[in-house]
Amino acid sequence: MAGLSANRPSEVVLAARVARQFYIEGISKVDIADRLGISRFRVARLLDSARDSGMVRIEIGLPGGSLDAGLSAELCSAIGLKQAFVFNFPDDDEPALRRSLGEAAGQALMDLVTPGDVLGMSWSRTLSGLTAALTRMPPCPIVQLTGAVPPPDGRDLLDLVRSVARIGGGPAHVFYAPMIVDDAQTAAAIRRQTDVADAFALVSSVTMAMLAIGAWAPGLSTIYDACSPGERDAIARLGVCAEMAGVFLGEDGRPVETALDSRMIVTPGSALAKIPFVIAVAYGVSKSAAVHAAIRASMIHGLVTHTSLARALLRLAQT
Amino acid sequence: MAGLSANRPSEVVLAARVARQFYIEGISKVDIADRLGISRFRVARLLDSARDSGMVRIEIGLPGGSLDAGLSAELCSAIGLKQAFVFNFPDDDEPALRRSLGEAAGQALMDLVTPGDVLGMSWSRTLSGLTAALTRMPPCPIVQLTGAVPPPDGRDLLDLVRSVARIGGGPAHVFYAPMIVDDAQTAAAIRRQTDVADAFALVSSVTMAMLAIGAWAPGLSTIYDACSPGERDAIARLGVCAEMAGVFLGEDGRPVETALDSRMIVTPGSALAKIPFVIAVAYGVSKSAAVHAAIRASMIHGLVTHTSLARALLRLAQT
DNA sequence: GTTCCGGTCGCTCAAATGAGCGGTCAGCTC
DNA sequence: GAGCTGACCGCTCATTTGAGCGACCGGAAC
Repeated sequence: MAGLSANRPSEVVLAARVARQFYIEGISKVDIADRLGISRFRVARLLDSARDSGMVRIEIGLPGGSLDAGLSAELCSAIGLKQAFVFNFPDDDEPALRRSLGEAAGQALMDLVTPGDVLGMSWSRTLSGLTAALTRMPPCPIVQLTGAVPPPDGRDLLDLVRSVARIGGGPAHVFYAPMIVDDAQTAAAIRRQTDVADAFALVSSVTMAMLAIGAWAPGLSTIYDACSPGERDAIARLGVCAEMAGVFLGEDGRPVETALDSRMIVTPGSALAKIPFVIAVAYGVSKSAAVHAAIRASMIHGLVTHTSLARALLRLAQT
Repeated sequence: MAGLSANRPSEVVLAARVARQFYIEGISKVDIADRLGISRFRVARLLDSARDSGMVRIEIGLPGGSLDAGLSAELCSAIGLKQAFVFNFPDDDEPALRRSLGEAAGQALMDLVTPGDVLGMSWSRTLSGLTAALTRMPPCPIVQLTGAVPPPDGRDLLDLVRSVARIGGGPAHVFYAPMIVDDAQTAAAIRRQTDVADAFALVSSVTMAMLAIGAWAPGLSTIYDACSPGERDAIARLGVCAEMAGVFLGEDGRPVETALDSRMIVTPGSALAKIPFVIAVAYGVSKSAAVHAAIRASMIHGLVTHTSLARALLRLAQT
């Protein structure tokens, strides 16, 4: 424990003067020492004690716009994320939040993707708005990672993949198949279709994927909502807490095999886990456990989210 | 102007991560560069831009107690003060403020005085409470700088000088004389008295003085209140704006000679100006111009005051 | 295509800084 | 007074950091 111990007023004020000159006016310790007539070591020790005593408060703040860079950085530090983008969008208006986060995901994608990448994509209501702010893309190949689910507004995964590819000018590898079918045989037959097999063959070369994370609860996962009550329970009993591009994740974040797998047209969990850089979009505090699990298992490497989910993740990370 | 110009989200977040690790976690730039896989120069540039863009906010705060170290340091920087002690005492209760500032002045004195010093003292209502918190003093000689004015509560300058001397165990050089007499002949005769002459002879060896600053207005100066209306106006017409141990200061802070001088038993302004370290006590926004003048002219080197006067001084210094 | 230009990057070298050490001194015990 | 203790100070030396410079890269003008 350094001190400021004597608690002499002049000592305290001197520490404040040193801190002010060093941190705010940007003067070097040597110069401060010279102009105050003390040794540079004393300057350094005064600075130490000023920081230890909490006299100097340093905050990493929101610089502008809605990106909370400080919180993003904190999330990167606290959890093992390579990239985090936390936006301070309000929680109360869900459609607006979804739209904003979709655009934010587009920004993030533009920002992170490089000409050499091969991009994998999945669908979610949030991601369907991704192209709104996507103005520039390198001509990467874009690969559809899962079968499609019929969206309420008509903009489906194929539209998304083709839109992104059109912006960049790269090839779009799409196929026509549903995400879930009624029996395993049909699913197997579909997987053997040329365009489906071609797309899945490309998955191993995908370097970056953009997808959404769902929680295994009503309204928090497209697949959950599409399942029968019996299937929902069966999967929940396996300890599934998250769902990501049709892959189920357990409490520990690792992919879990389920009875549904054979009836789904999706990139297998094992293949998904090998993608070098997976960016996930998620919102809502109720998804915090799901997102946390995926991060812990290194299933995702980047995250686009909003303030309250980010804070919930930090709380989870503290324990 | 550095930038963060690209405004790419990942750039901004990266800057925030770097800032976080450097400022909050205290990691060296080299280490940050290593773990983020970038060059240390990039780290330095990101930090620069983070600071320039206002993303990193550094504040020098109140560490505890009532001493506002940050404001004190700011005052030192903004004006040419060697020492400033700003306390956040409330303005509304004047007697309490006076008592608190008196004790604060005692603290400051204890803090600044060294065994080799010779201490000069003047009187004010604030300073009469100085001994309340004065627990320790080196055995310095204490010299009375002015004649006495009769205080309402009976604790006069001689009491003050003797109290301070008693605490330290040093000699007290006091004399019995009023501050103002009716004619110049009497004043001259008093100045010739042995004990008065002895004390004034010591002034040139005084190394530190503690006194109060008054403004030339009703209720803001003991002397003003003791003058006749005619004298008040005559002195005001000379451009006097401050009064300090019976010495009148002009708008520029330099001592001003007045008709009253020959009738006063005080240390002359020229002698006062030669004291190496003068600590002044003052409170009240209405004294800001007076204090500012004294500081600008280097008539005082230390200041004990409260928040609102300090802020008023900073406003004056900005122009 | 070529050329230019603004911006970014990483290098070198000198200055600034931190870790750790022994010296000094005030206060305390005996 | 002698000796101890702990706090504080300023030194040396290794590391970190900043200033300035040329290289390089992508886009715009020709």
